[in-house]
Amino acid sequence: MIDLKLVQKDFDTISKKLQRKGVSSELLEELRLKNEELKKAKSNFETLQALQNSMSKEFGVYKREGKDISELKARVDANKLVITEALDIQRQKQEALESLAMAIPNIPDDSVPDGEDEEDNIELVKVLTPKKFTFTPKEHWELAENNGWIDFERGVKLATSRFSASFGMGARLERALINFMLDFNRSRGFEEVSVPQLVNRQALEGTGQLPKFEDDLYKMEGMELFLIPTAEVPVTNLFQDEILSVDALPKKMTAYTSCFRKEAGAAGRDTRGMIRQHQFHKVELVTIAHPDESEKIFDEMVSCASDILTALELPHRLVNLCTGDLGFGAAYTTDIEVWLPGQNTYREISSISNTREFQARRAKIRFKDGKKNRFVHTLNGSSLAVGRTLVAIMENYQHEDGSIDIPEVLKPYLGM
RNA sequence: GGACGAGUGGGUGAGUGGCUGAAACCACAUCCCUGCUAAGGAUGCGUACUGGUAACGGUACCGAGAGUUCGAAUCUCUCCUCGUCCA
Repeated sequence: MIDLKLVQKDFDTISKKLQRKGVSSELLEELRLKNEELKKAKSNFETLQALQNSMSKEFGVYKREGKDISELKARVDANKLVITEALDIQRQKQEALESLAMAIPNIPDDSVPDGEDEEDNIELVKVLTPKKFTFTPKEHWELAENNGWIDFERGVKLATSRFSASFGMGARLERALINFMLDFNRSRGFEEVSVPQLVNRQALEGTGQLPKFEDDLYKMEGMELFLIPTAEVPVTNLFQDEILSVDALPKKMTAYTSCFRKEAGAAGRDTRGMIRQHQFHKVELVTIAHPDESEKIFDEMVSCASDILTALELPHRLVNLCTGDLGFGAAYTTDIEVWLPGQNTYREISSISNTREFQARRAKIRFKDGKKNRFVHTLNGSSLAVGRTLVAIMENYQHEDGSIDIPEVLKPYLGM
C-alpha cells in the first residue's frame, strides 16, 4: 500500500511518479482529501470518547462514595448519542479511504522507463547466443506431441482449455527441473519452504492480488479461499503481521508450487501449447529483506534465475520492464526472456520484482530497528516457470528428426 | 459430524464489570554492587494511530467480529484456532 504520510507530505513528487503508472493526480488528490477527512473524523471521535471515558471513571467514584449519579448519567447519556454518530462517520471515512488506497499501485522507481507495453521494455543484456539451425525448428507443441511428452487434448478433457497432461519423459523432465531448480536456489542461500496452495483473502490483499484482481483468481465455492496464482502469495505472507528481529533478515526462501490463473483478459493469446496454462508449475524465490539490502538481493535473485538458464544452456536476455508492463505491486522489475527458436523470439520465463515496502505495509511485515519498528522490503521472482523451461528445452534441444536432447545438468536427476 | 474445555504482552501465567494496558515470574536492556564453583540490587521493557518543538497527553488493541452497559480482558452472540473425549 502507498504511504499515506508521504502523500500528505510530498504530494507533488508522489503524484508525478504515480502519473507514470496511470494514476491521475485527481485520484491522488481524492486520496489525500479522504485521508484528511478521516483524520478529522478520528480526532473528533477520540475527543468525545476521552470525555466519555473520564465521565465513566467519575461514575465509578460516585458509586463508591455513594453520591447521587442521576445528573452525571444524564450528561453521559447525552454524550453517548453524539459519540455513536461520530463513530459512524469515522467508519465511513475509514472504509472510503481504504478501498481507494488499496487500489493504488506501487510507486515506480525512477529507473523504470516510460512505456505502454512490453514493446517498450528495455533490453539489458543477452546471455548465450542462440544456435543456428540447419532446418526450420519446430514449435514446442508439435515436438511435445510427436514425442508423446505432453497431451493437450486429454488435459482439456479432464478440465477445460489451457490444461494439459504430461507423460513419460515429459512428466519426468518437469520433476527433474523442479528438483534442479530448488537445489540450485538452495546452493545460492535460499531456504526451501513448502506452503499451502490455497490462501485466504487477507494473504492475497497482503501481496496485492486483491482487491483489484479477483477476476483472475480461482475461488473455492462457499468459502473465502483462493487457489494461489503464484507462490509469492503464501511465501511472502508467511511473516504477515510479524515483527522480525534484524538478525533474522534477510529471509531468503524458495518454494515449488503449482500456480492457478484464470487468465482473464488473455483470450486468444497463446492458445496453443503450454506457454499460457491455467495451472502450471513454478519454482519461486522470495526474500524478506532489510531495506538497505534489497537492491543487492534483487541482483542476486536475477543472477540466480539467469544462471539456472545458463546452466541449462538456454539463451536468454534480461529486460527492464517499462511503466506500462510493470505489475501492480512492483517498484521495478527485471524480466528474463528465454529464446524460443520455434517461435523465433524471446519469451518471458521469469519476472523478478522488488516491491520495497509496498507489500510489507499491506501485510504488516516489520522488523525491529533498534527501538523502532520498520517495514521490511519484499522481493519475489520466478526461478523458474517450469512449463516454459520445458518448452525452451524442447525448442532449443531439438533435432531435425524431432528428437530432443536432455540438458547435461538434468541427467543426474533422470538417472542418466 | 457431536460433547466439553481453552485462546491474555517475547515466554509461563494472574485477572469474572470501574482502582487493569493489564499482577507475578522468566527472558531481554542499561546501571550498580561484588569476586569465587555464582549471585544480588535498581531501573526500563508491547503495538498502531494521533496532539505537542519537547516534557507529556489522547484513542484503540487481552484470538477475530458484533452486541449489552455510563463503563468490558471480564457478560451475550457469531466465527476462527488449539486441546481432550465420543462417532
